[in-house]
Amino acid sequence: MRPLMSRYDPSVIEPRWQAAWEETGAFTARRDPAKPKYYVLEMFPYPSGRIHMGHVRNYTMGDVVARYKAAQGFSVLHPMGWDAFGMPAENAAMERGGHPKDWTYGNIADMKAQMKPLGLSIDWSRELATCDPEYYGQQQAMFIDMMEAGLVYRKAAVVNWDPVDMTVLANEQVIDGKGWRSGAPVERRELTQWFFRISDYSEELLAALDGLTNWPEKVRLMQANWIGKSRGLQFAFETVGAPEGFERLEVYTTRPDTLMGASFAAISPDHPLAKALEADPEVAEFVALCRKGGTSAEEIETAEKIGYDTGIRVKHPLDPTWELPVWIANFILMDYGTGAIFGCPAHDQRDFEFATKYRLPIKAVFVAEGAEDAPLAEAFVPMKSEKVRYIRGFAGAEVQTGDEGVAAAIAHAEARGYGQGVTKYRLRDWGVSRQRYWGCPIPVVHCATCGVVPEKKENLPVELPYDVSFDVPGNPLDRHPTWKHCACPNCGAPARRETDTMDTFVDSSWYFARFTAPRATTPTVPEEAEYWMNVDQYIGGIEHAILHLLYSRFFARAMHRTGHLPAKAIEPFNALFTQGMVTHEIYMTRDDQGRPVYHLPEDVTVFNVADRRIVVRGTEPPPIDMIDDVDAFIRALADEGLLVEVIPSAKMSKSKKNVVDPMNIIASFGADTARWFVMSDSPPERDVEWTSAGAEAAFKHLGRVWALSSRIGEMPEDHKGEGDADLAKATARAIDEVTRSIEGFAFNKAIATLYGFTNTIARANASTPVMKEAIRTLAKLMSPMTPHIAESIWADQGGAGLCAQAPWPKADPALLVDDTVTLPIQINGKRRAEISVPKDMAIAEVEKLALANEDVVRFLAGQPVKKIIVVPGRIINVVV
RNA sequence: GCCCGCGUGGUGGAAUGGUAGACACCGGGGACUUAAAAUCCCCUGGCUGCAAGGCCGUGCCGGUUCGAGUCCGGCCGCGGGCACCA
Repeated sequence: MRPLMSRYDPSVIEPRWQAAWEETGAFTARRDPAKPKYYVLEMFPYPSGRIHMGHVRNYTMGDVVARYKAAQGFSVLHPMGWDAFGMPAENAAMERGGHPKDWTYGNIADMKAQMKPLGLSIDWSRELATCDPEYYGQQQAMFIDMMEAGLVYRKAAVVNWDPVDMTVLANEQVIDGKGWRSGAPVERRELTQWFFRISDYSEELLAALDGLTNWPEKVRLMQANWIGKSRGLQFAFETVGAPEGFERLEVYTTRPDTLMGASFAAISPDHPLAKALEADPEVAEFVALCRKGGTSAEEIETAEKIGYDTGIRVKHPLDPTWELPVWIANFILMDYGTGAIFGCPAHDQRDFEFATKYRLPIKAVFVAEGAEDAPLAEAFVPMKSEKVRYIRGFAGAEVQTGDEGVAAAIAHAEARGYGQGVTKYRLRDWGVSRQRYWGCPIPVVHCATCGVVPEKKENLPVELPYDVSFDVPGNPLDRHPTWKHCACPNCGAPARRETDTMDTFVDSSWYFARFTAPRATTPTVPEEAEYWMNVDQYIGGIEHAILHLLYSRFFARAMHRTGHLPAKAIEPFNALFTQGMVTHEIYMTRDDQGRPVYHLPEDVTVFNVADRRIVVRGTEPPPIDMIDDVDAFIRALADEGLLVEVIPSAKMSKSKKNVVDPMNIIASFGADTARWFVMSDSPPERDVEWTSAGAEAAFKHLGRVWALSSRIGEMPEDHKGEGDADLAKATARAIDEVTRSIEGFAFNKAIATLYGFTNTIARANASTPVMKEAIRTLAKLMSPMTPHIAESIWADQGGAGLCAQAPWPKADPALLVDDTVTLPIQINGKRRAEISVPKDMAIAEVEKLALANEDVVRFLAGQPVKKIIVVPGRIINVVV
């Protein structure tokens, strides 16, 4: 018996099909030697407790790929886990009490419960959380292996120090140079910290970017710039009047060709020479001033440029009688180059501003070709590939490019022996120490006799103690009464455990490898890693373009070196896709002190009056009849404090309250609607703006598909129509276009095609079997995006087995070719007419037809044709 | 400040250097209905014209090209990252 026509009710069908998939174990990943494997991974979430639309979009994209690849016959691995260590858990403990562990595992349970109804094809048996001792114990084992491989060391590095709370702050916790809780001005302070030697791999990480052809070009560019390879000159100034031991001052410059424009030398406030001079209270005061504020590059580089003339002078290497003053300047970074520079104000904007402020000379070294030496209003910084005329050059031709000038200057320095060409990288070693509780403990022990000793592997994991408190600032591990006291793994004497934990980027730098053997008692298992690695498709936010991805690339190399990954996995992500964000406009009012107050979308009402879009607080619009003066009406709303300011769309964030809860959408419309909407409209790499109208439209469309399927289900078996050939052709074309769109990550185009195909079926007059074939094909093509409704239609229309396990349809190539094409005819580049011609008509024939076209004749009005361009199958352009 | 993107109708967007605006949302008109909702059909970049049509139009200015949303240079605006947010 045929099912009666029923309403589309996702709340009935979605749980039913989810249960069916679970019963058959449809998504459990299995090593199957008979099939090619495909590993698709979305960046795992931080367990905040609530999923948001960005998650829905991210996981739906991965799910579309996973379901599509499974249908193409691949053995698919599609796992999910939790990036579960990090500050928010400690912040929650401080603000609301409770324990980070309980908070985190509670959030994981909540979030998993919210993800399940999305119907994702995830192998949940491989679930892991980075805060599981099972996970971080293996991370500690690798840390020890990396220590033994010489990839780990300790050195002093600066941190944000809150002098009131006596604690280290994250950059995020420094607001306008002040601690977020204490409000005290933050200082930069040095601390001994643990580092990974990522800079040993600078050249390799840079060179290997070329091989990542399935990564977005912009990500590779950002990483290349981050690694920052530069060729320059390193040389030493001879100093005059410097303290003992500072007879020479090493500087590094990428523009040695501008040496004759030098007007000062400058050193970082953290330079050893600056430290040596700190005995002078004036210098100490200046350096202390420089250390105010946080450690972030943004803060340092946007700070006002200040300098202090030390009175020390250096001799110019090309003219020993020429002396330059040595300044301490806050914009010189100790981490880059030698922490000392020479300033050439004419050709560097920062130096220019500095020289202007402190009245230092500004002398041009080169001018634009054809220009004369003249006072500068700003630094002249042409591209190095551009030719310029050197007026104070000392090496190479008078007219040459900047690149040539630099090379000539290096050659000059090397020939005369005053300096040498060196290659430097901007990439710094990776500081992994965090003075916090909720992270992976660094598995080392400090012993009075043996020094710093790794913990024995059989003592791993070094587990976090549960009995900690967050009522005072600082590291709870450090003030725990017993935890840090232990025996030295080497000599057995009483010793002290390291209380620093690891940066959470370490956790996320190898989880993709752990998914291949998530329960193993070693970090990885060779056969599993060999079969499943690499990740074939990695999907995540562009915000991770640099750090997470670069650290993961380094870690994969380190894991290979320590025997935890095969050589083929040193670039762990074969293809990367960076999805855009889900955005929403922001609704804001201000409190009596003028501070912004944000409102959730569900707490405001949007309406239109006389083409003006107005947003007010509350769930009801105010009475709007009889409004003569819209401006007066808006003023009145503002006076009552009802008017809400609309700030343009931005990434959904809790602090701005511009968030839409996916659970509300699923409750109202079902998961398929949410999935369909986030995949439609916007290209996946771009931001998508969430609108309630868009979600309703998606729901309506699924309802139409449902109704269409019901109608076809009721057609008599022997119904004959005239449109069989047309519908078969449309079906083939839909298969072809959807397949190519999914392969190219153009999900929005796949969906546009499916809209069109649905309309075509609805209007078709074809025989019953052809209609059924079309609607079954529609279901299968929709199934990666909307798997539940697809299963229902598949079952109703006689599809075999589960739609989720059915093979992807193939288009009959014969049905994809058209015999005739329509060619637009342009005259001087403007479209004026069109003709329809057989597909393979000879160009000469096409030209003849085009020139004979009556519209063309009319437009030409007898003018002679200079040229005619025929792009076969594309366009005709007549030039007069 | 530095690095990287993006900018197309009222809105989201489509367009291997080759017919700008596919597909959708909103809006308008109509059908059905006692009525409304739902559903279905049609129209919908701007200006102009009775119409056929014409002119303009992809943030702004300039360039390359038979032809530019697309390539190049300069600007403006918005967003991401900047090493302890994840």
